[in-house]
Amino acid sequence: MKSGQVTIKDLARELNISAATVSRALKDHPDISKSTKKAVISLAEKLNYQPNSVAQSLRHSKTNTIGIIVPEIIHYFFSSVISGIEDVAYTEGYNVMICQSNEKIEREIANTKALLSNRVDGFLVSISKSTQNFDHLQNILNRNVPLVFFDRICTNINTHSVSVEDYEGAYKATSHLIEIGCKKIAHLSGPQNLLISYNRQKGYHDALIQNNLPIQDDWILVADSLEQGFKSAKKLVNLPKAERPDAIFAVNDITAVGAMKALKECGLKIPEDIAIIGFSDDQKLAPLLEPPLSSVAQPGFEIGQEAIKLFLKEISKPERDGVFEKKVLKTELIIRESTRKNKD
Amino acid sequence: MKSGQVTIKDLARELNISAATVSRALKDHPDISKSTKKAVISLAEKLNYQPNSVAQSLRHSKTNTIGIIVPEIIHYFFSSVISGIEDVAYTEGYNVMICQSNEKIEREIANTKALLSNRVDGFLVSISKSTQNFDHLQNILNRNVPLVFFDRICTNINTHSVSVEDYEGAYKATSHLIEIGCKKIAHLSGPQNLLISYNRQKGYHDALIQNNLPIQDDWILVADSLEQGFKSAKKLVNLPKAERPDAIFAVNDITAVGAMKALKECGLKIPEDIAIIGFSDDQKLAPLLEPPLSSVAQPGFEIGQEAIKLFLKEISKPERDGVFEKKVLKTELIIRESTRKNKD
DNA sequence: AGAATAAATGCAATCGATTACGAAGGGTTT
DNA sequence: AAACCCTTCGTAATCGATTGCATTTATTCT
Repeated sequence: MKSGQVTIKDLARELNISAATVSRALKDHPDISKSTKKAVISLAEKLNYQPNSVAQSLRHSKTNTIGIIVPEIIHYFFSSVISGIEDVAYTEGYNVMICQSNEKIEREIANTKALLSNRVDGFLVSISKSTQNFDHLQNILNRNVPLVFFDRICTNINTHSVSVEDYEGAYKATSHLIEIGCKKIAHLSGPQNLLISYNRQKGYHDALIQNNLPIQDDWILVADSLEQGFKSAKKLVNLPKAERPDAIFAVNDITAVGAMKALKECGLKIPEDIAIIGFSDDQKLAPLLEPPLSSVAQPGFEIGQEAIKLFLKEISKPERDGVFEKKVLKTELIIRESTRKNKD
Repeated sequence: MKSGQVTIKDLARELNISAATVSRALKDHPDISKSTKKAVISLAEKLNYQPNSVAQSLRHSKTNTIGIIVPEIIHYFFSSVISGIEDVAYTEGYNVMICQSNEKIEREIANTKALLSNRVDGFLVSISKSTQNFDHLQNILNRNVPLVFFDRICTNINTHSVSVEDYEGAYKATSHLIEIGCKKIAHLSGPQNLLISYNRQKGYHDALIQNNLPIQDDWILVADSLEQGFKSAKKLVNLPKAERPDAIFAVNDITAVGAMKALKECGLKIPEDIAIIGFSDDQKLAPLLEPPLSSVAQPGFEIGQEAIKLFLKEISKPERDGVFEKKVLKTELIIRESTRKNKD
């Protein structure tokens, strides 16, 4: 009691029985008599006894804690995923330790080390933009700790993953732009080392090819922030009239917002002059813009749920068998005013 | 090594020395010879030894983990706060366990229990809307565990807190509306049991009184979501012409957005017909709206930093002395188009 | 009654790291 | 040579909970 927290020993001393008996009484072990159980339980309640999870974790080599590493919580998408994870974790009796890499690999490495040290039972990770070396992640698996990637998965490492149909989503978005009559479609692409960027760009690319539309290198710009979206859109607008795109497919919503801002500033009308579509469908943003932004919805909450479910399934196996599941969730094209031309 | 994790015993066995010596060698204890230290450290590096924090926590009765309870991570404000906490936690060698109450007291109680069981070194809490009983929070203090409230603080419990000048912020916002010529100012208020709602409403109230403007009961509606903001604004618009407000001060940005949506739908111009201002200044929202929304900025990141700093200061005390600090941070009036009338 | 069985509880080791205390070995002092 | 010291390391207890095994006591059987 000195530290303010009641222990099993305190209960034992008070009742003049051994700690072992208290432990067994608390978990309703059949060896213990009813009267003893009653006494123990009532004293435990009286003193508001809370078992020390740290000791239990040590004893069982199981912490009931999951480590999460995300680039930044602040993004709607990642906090949705975290909510999804927490939702399942809560009902399954798990706690979560959340770390942010802030898009820096050094921080990601430090986070990995800290979580390993804390003996989390598993990792749910979305890698940072700057993660090009994967030793720290491989290290997790080498220690026999389950690892599930979500969204920004890492193909160099063979493990579970949950992602969305980035290629198909991008293909749908681009096709949609084509259907509403756009012929000169630009793409604001994400960090080139991320698979999601690659896939989205490929979906865009293939949709154009399939529709016999031109691929033009200066219509493909790397931009994945509001500021970069703004700058890139300015560049696009300043192209010679004939080369100016009539639509933009942005790798995510915030980049689309930056582009929209630039377009408006240039006096261009959305979608009449230039249509625009994003990716992710940030619920707290896309529908509230002027005009409301079309986007490809990613089920963030569900991604989180699936990720932790894969983890739970993995630890329920008698041993690591090296069989990994790669879940790919569907995206949904959300059409709003930013791609709704009058003629439709 | 069976579990995949190297322990101090593994190192000891390999080097034919005792675990105690390994432990001391790793922490550069003066009793250990240079040669032994070298051998231990090199083997530790070779086997990629990571100390088991669980064991260390048990030994030292200190987990180096902080428990955070927030209503919902998904809100920009709370994720900012969490980022601020994490920022300091990271440099100070702390990990964070984040729990969401989802605005439900039952969940908040369960979170408290789980974090106590995990023996977190301290709590940083922002209470839920439905928290009217505070036993679970008092219980934290009874166990001698430091507790810091932030934003949604709880006056029934005497402990550290970090909040912002809600009253002053609301007063400034309302005064600003008056300055731009509004005379019939409505208020969309938050949950009545939260202090922040009360203070914001009081700031609004006092600003009106001070300027000899009428307080009208049907101009004060409880609403703190997009949907409720929408509905409430509709009600305001449908008031008899003479009673229709010419400005709205909303308890937060998302409510303001709902109201804006309603106003636009009714064909009213912002700010010409009705000016509107929010609270919090959600960076990912307010500046991107049409028109950009004026708001009272709350420094979320800084709130987080201050909260954890109060915790760190508390645990650096030789013992709990019952002296508590109540930090109140400044807000800043951010004026954008939604309250910028032409005549100005 | 003596033996066998069942019921209830305690002992001691364990998880991994730490640390007070003690001990061995080499060297120095008087 | 006896007494002492310093360096270096090991022993054992500890943190709190758990659990295989042993022990005690009560009960039943033959």
